[in-house]
Amino acid sequence: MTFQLFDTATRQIRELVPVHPGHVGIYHCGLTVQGPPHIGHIRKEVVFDVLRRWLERSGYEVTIVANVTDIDDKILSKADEQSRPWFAVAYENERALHAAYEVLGCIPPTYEPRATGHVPEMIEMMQTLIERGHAYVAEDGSGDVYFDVRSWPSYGELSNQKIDDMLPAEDAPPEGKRDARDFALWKGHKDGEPESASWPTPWGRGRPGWHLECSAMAAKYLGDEFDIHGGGLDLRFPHHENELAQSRAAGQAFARYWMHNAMLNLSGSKMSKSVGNSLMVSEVVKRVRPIDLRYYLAASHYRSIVEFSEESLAEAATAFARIEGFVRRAAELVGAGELGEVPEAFAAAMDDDLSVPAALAVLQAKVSEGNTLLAGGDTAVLSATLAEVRTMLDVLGLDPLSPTWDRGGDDAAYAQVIDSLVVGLLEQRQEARATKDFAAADRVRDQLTAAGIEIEDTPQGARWSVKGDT
RNA sequence: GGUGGGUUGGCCGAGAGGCGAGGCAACGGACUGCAAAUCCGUUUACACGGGUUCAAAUCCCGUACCCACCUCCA
Repeated sequence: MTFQLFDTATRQIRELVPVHPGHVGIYHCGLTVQGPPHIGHIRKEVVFDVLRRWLERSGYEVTIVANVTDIDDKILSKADEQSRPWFAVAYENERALHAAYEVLGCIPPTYEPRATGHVPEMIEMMQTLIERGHAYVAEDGSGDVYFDVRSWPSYGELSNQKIDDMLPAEDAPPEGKRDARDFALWKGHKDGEPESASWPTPWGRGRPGWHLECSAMAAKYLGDEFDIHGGGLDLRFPHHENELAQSRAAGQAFARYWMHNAMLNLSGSKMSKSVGNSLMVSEVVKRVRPIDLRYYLAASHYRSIVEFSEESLAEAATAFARIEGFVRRAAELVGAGELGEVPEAFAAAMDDDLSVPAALAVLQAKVSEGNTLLAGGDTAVLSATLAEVRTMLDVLGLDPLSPTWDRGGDDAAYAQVIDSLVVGLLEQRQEARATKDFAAADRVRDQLTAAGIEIEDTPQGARWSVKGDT
């Protein structure tokens, strides 16, 4: 079984043939840390986290690089508004990003390089591009360095566009550009910008352009040729097109496959800070369990637009509750056990361009089987079923028994206290039921229900859980 | 103007020429003291108009609407 993925560059499903057998190198564009991450940003993290987990389970060693763009126009203007250093804004939001990874159970990237830490690599790359005649220093004395798109015949190959069909950028005056579509590799220092936001180059002080940093860092950590370059679909053009042009023009083979996740929409348009329809991860996890949010984000195919709604999020939580309910009940009965193998149909679905919806159908069917076994089947078979279900969930980063989801601290302590109280009440209820005093039994149940506790009668006796928390 | 993608049952969401994906909700049944949970069953959908084919949700042509990108964006 080999992994197939949809390659945006060729617009077809292709078998993954890594540069180095047994190893997969992935670069995906992280965040420009001008604000905390919203759930659209984290959708991308979940998508690549699932990719990573699946490739690792398939036996590959995976190196993941996700950059942090810690300098750009918006970071500078936000810092200016708040009268803080630009790096204070950048670090604060980088920490918010890490908190979001953690709360949603995303394994951190192998390397997470910051743009400002790779200026020498960028200068070297610009020198190469200038020598080869693909880049030039602006003639207006601004200190900008531009890529010459007319010098690179295949420019537009990734987004399937012809240079002459593109609308030239309207926002900025042509300044020192030879062609309006030329893009900045490096931005010369401007009056009014803090001195700390500029670095010396042979062409004067300035700061990194967005596109160049990714090319430089991908090559540094993954080599001149690597396997998968990913990111949100909105980055295909211009960002990824430009990266591709630069790196190839500098003589590198660059990425073999391009993988783009679709956007998460809210009220019909892409969730983004500029539209003002962002739901921050930190806010959403206050009212939704993180594992439910992850299920919601992971359950759709990564190339499908997700139209966010509270209703579908709630529905996802209900669907996941059935899965989680099985795992917990089974684990109470036969023990958590070890992870094992994944059913073949599940593997086939995942190998088919990460078809999570089809994989989930396999998982749901296993849960049904498991629930039937729970009602009085062979415990050895039940253990095996539980192992399969948990292994599938682990691939999706959704194993409820994983320590990832332990909230620890006070919660754990309170849980013990509550457990002893509830168990005491359940014993009273059981005594009442034994003497057929159902009115008394129901009073206990109503009391617990009113307190937000759900009771489930199983062949092994009553078990309880906090409502909405399984 | 250019480049991609989409429109599937009450809802969410897969599929990409012939077998009713799956989930949620609803209803019926089993189980239960009654419930809940669970299991079983029921509900035949593919924007519209043409065409190709023995056979179309799936391929082709046209129409409408939606999204993304061409400007900072995951």
